[in-house]
Amino acid sequence: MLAERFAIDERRTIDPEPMGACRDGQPNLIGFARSLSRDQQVFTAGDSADFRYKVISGGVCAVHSLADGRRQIIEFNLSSDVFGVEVDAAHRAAAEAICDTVIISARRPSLAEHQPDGLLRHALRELQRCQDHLLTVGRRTAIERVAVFLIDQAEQLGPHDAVTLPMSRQDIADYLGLTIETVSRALTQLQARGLVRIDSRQVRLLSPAALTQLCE
Amino acid sequence: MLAERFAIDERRTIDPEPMGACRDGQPNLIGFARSLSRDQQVFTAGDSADFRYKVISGGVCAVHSLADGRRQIIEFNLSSDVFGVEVDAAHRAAAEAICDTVIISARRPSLAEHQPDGLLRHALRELQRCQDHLLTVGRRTAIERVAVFLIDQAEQLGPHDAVTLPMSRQDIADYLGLTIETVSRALTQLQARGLVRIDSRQVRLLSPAALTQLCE
DNA sequence: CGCGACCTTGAGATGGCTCAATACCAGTGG
DNA sequence: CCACTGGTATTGAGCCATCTCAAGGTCGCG
Repeated sequence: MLAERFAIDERRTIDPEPMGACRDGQPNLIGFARSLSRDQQVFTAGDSADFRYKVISGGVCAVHSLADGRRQIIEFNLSSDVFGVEVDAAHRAAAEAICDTVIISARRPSLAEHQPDGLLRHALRELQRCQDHLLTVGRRTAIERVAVFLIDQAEQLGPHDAVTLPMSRQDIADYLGLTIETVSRALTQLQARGLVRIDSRQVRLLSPAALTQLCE
Repeated sequence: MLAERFAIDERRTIDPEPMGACRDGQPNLIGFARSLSRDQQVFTAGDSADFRYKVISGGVCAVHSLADGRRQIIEFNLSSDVFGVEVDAAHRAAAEAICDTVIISARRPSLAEHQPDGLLRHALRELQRCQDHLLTVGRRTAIERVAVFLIDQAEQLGPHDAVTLPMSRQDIADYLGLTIETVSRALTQLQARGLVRIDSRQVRLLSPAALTQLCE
């Protein structure tokens, strides 16, 4: 609670070092860099959506939560991902760093109004991911959820058969709609079956085919 | 299986009666009308996304499914909703009628390329709904899921305290990530608590406030 | 060395699932 | 008018995957 408040206030003190745009798939952004430590918030639900952001290093997650503290992580945004795009004037989810992270922020209209198609693609792709994730959370077992998660991460982050996960077990649990204990057990079980090798946050996929098959 | 094949072939025999566009919030569409009976498919995952659709009456749902038949309904599209918009060339979900339904279909480029902003808004709004739904499926209990569902439906369909649900219990279950039995039990329990009155598909919200509070 | 953050493991509790029976209702045919 | 049928919904009883609670392990850091 206190930590959150602090983070919100902190948001106003933006590191004034200007930074150029990057040249990768995602929309370009020119703005100010800001570094965050683990769990620090970029914004909360309800904050006005004047800015859009891009991850430079580390990662950020979008979180929806219920009054009693149950959390659902909607998506992870890793290096070069753009986040914080909204239809309305306010953010609907909180965004917080999953590890030490650097982002750049830009005032709303400076991004991609000159390439509206890019924004549309961005939104539709995010929609795709959300829909796929809905199937996972709604209909897959714990083991299956963890398996798809590992495959996704490996695809996105690594040389396809090895990843270093940037997020904690708790974050994985909140993303997959499970508890931290169930995630842990699923990981050990996947390892016991010889499908992966886990060393804390280092994951090696020993049998990507079998892993994929697990997810149908 | 056979029914599905039939539905797919059927798709080519489009009722040739031309139909004008509608004048409501959603993007306009001019195309051919087609009527569907319950469970009939408009398209399957993998079909080429040459057309976009709009619901005239009845309703349609988007379905993702696993190889073993587990189904997750991603969204319901009711009167005047547009569906079938894709980034890529192919549909990623199946679309099927939840009851007797009439839709109109239009070739891809004829919709809203002249109002790209409309399409973006449409996508972002769908994304919002999907994200909210993810929280529901990932973190709420069965009763809570059914409660939010009823509230949503009432908001969308009725004079806010009474609805006639257009979809079956099975569809509700597949939407909420539950079984049909659990949905049924949750409904009876909500009724036992005096929050709603259920008469098959007719639902009256007796205490919308308490119902809302249940969802935090 | 000791502390705190994070993760794993175990044992028991439980919400939701499975399987099975019954109820309900519309349509159909005798 | 009733019996039969098929689709849909409700209810019950037992089971199991996941959660909860609790203990212990690991690792980095002061």
